[in-house]
Amino acid sequence: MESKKTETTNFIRNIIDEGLKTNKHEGRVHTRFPPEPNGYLHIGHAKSICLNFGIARDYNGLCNLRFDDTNPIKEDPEFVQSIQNDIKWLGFDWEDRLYHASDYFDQMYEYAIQLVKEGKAYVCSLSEKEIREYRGTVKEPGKESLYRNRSIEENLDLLERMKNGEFEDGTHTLRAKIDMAASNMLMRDPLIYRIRRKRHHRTGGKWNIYPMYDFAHCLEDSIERITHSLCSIEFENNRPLYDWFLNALDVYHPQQIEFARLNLNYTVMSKRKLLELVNESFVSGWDDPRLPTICGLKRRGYTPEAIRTFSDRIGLAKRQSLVDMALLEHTIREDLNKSAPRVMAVLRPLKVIIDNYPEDLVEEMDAVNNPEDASAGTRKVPFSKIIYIEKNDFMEDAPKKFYRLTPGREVRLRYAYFIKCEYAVKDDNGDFTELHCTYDPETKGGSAPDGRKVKATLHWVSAKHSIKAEVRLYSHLLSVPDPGLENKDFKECLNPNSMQVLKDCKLEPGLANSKPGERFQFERQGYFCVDSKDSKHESLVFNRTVTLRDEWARLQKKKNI
RNA sequence: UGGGCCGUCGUCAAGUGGUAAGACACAUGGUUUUGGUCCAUGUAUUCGGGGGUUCGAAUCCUCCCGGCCCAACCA
Repeated sequence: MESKKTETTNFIRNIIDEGLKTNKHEGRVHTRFPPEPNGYLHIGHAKSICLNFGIARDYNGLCNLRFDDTNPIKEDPEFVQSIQNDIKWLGFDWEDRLYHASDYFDQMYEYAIQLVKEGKAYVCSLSEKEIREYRGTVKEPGKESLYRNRSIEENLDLLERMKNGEFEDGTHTLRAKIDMAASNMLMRDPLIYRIRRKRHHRTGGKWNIYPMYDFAHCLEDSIERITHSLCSIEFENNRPLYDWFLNALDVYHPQQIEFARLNLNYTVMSKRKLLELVNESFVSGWDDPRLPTICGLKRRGYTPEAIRTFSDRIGLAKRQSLVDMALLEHTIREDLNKSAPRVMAVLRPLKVIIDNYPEDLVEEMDAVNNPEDASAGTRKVPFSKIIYIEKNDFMEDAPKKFYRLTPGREVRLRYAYFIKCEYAVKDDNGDFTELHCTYDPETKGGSAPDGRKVKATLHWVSAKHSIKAEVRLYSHLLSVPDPGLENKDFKECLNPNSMQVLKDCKLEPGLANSKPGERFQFERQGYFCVDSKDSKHESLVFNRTVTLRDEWARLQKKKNI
C-alpha cells in the first residue's frame, strides 16, 4: 500500500533533481535569500523565502540570509532589523550564515582590478546623461565611449583615485568592456562601480565607490558558493551579464534561475506603492493590517504556518499570474479552524429581555472551547435575564430562507436555552431597541427533551457580565481585483470601506484577560486577534483576520445581484 | 524581422510523444447546538489559434495571435 503524498514539484526542483543526478554541484544544494534593506518584506518576499529556505530544507542543503547592501543612499539599518524579525517569525533560520554584500567589498574591488588588468573594464568619464545617450535605444545600437580605450595604467590610477574619494559623485564610473551594439541593453558596457561619497551603515566612510547590482550579486553568490541563485523573472535579461562576469573572472559559477513573482488580487505588492500608502497616510504604517506586508499580516492575525502553506499551494512557474486572495484566506481559515478557541462576541448588540427568566438568576453554562480539538476543554459562560444578540440575527419581516429570530419564532441560544421572540420594541426612527422573548426552562444546554428542533443557533452575551471592546473589521485594500486593468491610479481604486471600526462590541467575560496577538474564533463571525499595538487591558481592541465562510451572506448577495 | 521570456479550467498549477493531476473558487446533496467544520458528487472531449510530422501531440516542426521584461550611476 503506497501512500501517495502530493509532493511539491516545480520546474526549479526538477532542475535541481537533474543537477543532482549529474553531480553538478558536488551534490550540494545551497540557496540564499538576498533582500536589499530598503523596505519591509511583503507576502511576495515570503514566497521567495519559503522557496529558498524550503528547498534547502528538503534537499538537506543550506540557505543563507544575505543583505544586498550596495546602495547606501537607499538603505537603512531599520530595515535590516525588520527583515530579520520577519524571516524568523515566518519560521526560518539562517543559523550562523548572515552575510552582507558589504562583507565582500574588498574582494569585489580586487576582482574589479583584475578585470581592468585584463582589459575587460575601463574607467569612463562620460556624464550620466551622456552614458544614457551613448547607450542607444532598444531598437538602435549604442556607440562606444570616448574613454573606452584608456590604457590599463590610466584605468588603474583613476579607479584607485575614485576609491580614495578624489572625485565628485557622477564624474567617473567603472564599466565592463562588452559590446555597445548588443541587442541586450544590459550588455552595452554596464556599470561596475559608481562614485557615491556617502557613509555606509556597515562600512562607514571606508568606501567612496559602491558596486552595481550586476557585478556585485553574482560575486556574492560565487563567494558564498551558492549552487542555485533563484531570483524573479525580471532578472532574466541580467543572466547573460551574471554569467559574463563570472566567466571573465574565472570563478565559481552558481546557476541563476528565474521564477515569476507573486501578484495577489485586491491588493498592491510593489515597494513603491506600499511606500506611497504609508508615506501619504492612507494606512497607519507598514504594519497596517490591511497591507500585504509580513508585519501587516502578522498584526492582522495571520499565522506563519498559514503563510507557508499558502506559499506551497500557489506553486511556482515562470508565467506572470494573479493569485486569488481567496486562497490566502482559505489557508488562514484552515489553520485557525484547528487551533483557535471559540468564543462568543456580539459585534452589533441588540438587547434581549427574557421576560420569564428570574430577575437575579445567573447560570454558568458549559461551552466547548474548540469542537475541532477535544483537548481544548470547556469553559463556563454566565447567562442571565438580559442578554445581547447580533442585530442582524433578528428580522421583523423575514424572508423564507432567513431562519434566525423573528416574532413568534423559536431559536436556540448556543449552550443556553431555546427562546421565542414575543415582540420587538422600536424607537422613533423605527430602529429596534430591544426584543422581548420567553425561554423554555426544559431546554437548558440547548436541546429539547421533547425532541423539537430549531433552525438556528445564535451566539449571545449576558449584558451585565459582558465586557466592552473595539473591533476593527477589515476587507480588501482595493475595490477592484486588478488595478492594472483599470485606467487610473491605483489609489483611486482603494476600497473606502477597507476598515470599519465598531466601538461598542460586547464580549463574553473570559476575554478580559486576553493578550496581544492572541487569536480567537468569534463564533459564527470569523477569526479575530487582539491588536498588538492599540489594545490595552482596560480597552481591548480586536482585529478581524478573516470572516467565516457565510452561506447566508452568499444567498443575500446572490439575491441583490 | 531589436533582444529575452511566457500562453493548460473562473484563479493558481502538474504534465517533457501514449490519450488532461491537485488546490482555491463555484454548484448540488448529506452530517451538524457555529448558515462554521467535515463528507460526497459535479464541473477543460481539451491545452492561445491555424497548418504539419506521427499509429498516436498539451508535449515535436511551422506560421500567426496575445501578454510580460529590457534604454536607473536601482535592485
